[in-house]
Amino acid sequence: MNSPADVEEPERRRLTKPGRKTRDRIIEAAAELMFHHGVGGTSIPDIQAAAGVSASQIYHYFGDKRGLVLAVVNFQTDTKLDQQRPLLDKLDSIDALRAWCDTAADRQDAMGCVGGCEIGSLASELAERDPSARTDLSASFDRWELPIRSGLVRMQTRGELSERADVAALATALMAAIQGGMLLAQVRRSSTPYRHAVSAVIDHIESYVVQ
Amino acid sequence: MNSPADVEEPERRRLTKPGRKTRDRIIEAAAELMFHHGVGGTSIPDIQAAAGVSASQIYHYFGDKRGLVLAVVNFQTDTKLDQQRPLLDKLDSIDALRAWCDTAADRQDAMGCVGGCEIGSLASELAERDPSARTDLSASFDRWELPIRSGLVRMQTRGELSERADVAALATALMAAIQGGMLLAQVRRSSTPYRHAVSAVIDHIESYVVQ
DNA sequence: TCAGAGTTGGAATGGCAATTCCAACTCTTG
DNA sequence: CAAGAGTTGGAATTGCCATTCCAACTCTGA
Repeated sequence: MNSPADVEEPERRRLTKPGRKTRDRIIEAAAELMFHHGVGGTSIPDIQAAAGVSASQIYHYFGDKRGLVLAVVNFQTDTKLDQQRPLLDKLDSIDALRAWCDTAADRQDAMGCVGGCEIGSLASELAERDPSARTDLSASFDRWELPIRSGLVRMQTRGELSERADVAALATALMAAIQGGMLLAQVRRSSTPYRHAVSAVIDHIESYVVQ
Repeated sequence: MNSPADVEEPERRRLTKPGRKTRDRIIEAAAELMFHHGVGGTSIPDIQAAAGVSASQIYHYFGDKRGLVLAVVNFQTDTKLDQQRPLLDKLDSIDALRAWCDTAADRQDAMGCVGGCEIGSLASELAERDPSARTDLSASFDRWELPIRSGLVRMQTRGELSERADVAALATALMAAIQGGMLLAQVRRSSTPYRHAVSAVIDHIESYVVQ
């Protein structure tokens, strides 16, 4: 329903083993370069060099740069959700929320707060440039926000969170705090803004906890 | 101390009246285009056409595209602070904070949630592309965040806010909520995420209000 | 008023990016 | 073990972009 990747499934049957490998290598190299230099700052020749492929291979697998960018958007979303997966499915306590956000903060510190959020950076750059990218990124944020909301719903169902809490709104607020916090952290080269931002929202969520 | 514009002051003496007018026209046209299409999506020829100037004029006044981008960053910061000025200097009550954030939300709705935040978009696109732009944008966020913090400080000084409140952290959290909320609003083409985000943080600030 | 600084037009340059093309090659499948 | 589909290399094409150049023009201050 909200997984455009499924639409491409049929086509994937037409890829041979080495073809699939090449395709993946291109996406990974493009994602890495675009994360560090932005979509506009990453040229096809750059990607060719990084992935060790020829131009024809990129155009063979993705049609044009736009197609590649779309693939990168979905790759980054899948990657981010996968790497957060163990924690992401258990966000049904205040401690779990704090631990999850702390992990991201520590990762930021580890890389000197360079680059910001993979999804957020793509969103900001592509939102007004490519309508289909915007749509995909909207779906990406939905996929990312869903586990947060689900965790809060579970807390509420168990009676740990007040009935008065609008859990959907709170999940969105936390996602916004994460995005805004990461942007400020990137610009200021310090994870402190991110920590303050998520901390404020989680504290607020905690205020709905039923003793 | 934190106003790099002052460094250029001496040079401005060398501008004649029509020169200053041309320079301003270029910055305004560039700011408008870069807001809608991003820095990378705005070419010098685009700016020439929009401002009605020749290439030599742009290079005469800004040296190169990087210089123009820097000027746009500072122009957008000044513009945003100016247009929020009446409210910005009176953010010393919960109601004032809510009213201020609501104004921004209404403005977003008015333009269909297109474009996001002028400063935030530039920050995301330039943070890893141009070190001096990153520095300037960091200063921009500082300038923007300061009135928020000052308002909270005044509330705390008056005894309206608990001594336990870390007002600097709260001001940063609100700025992050604004940025993240605007990004989500831009991607989702709805001001709801922004409203939820700022509402959560202001509610949290309100929890420090002394009865 | 007039000299010199400041301003402007617009063509020219050089480079690089996106994309195309096609021949040669390799894998899968019957 | 052949087709035939899928894959690859790399040169060629096209177009746009950032930037330069310089001659002509206009403003300002003495």
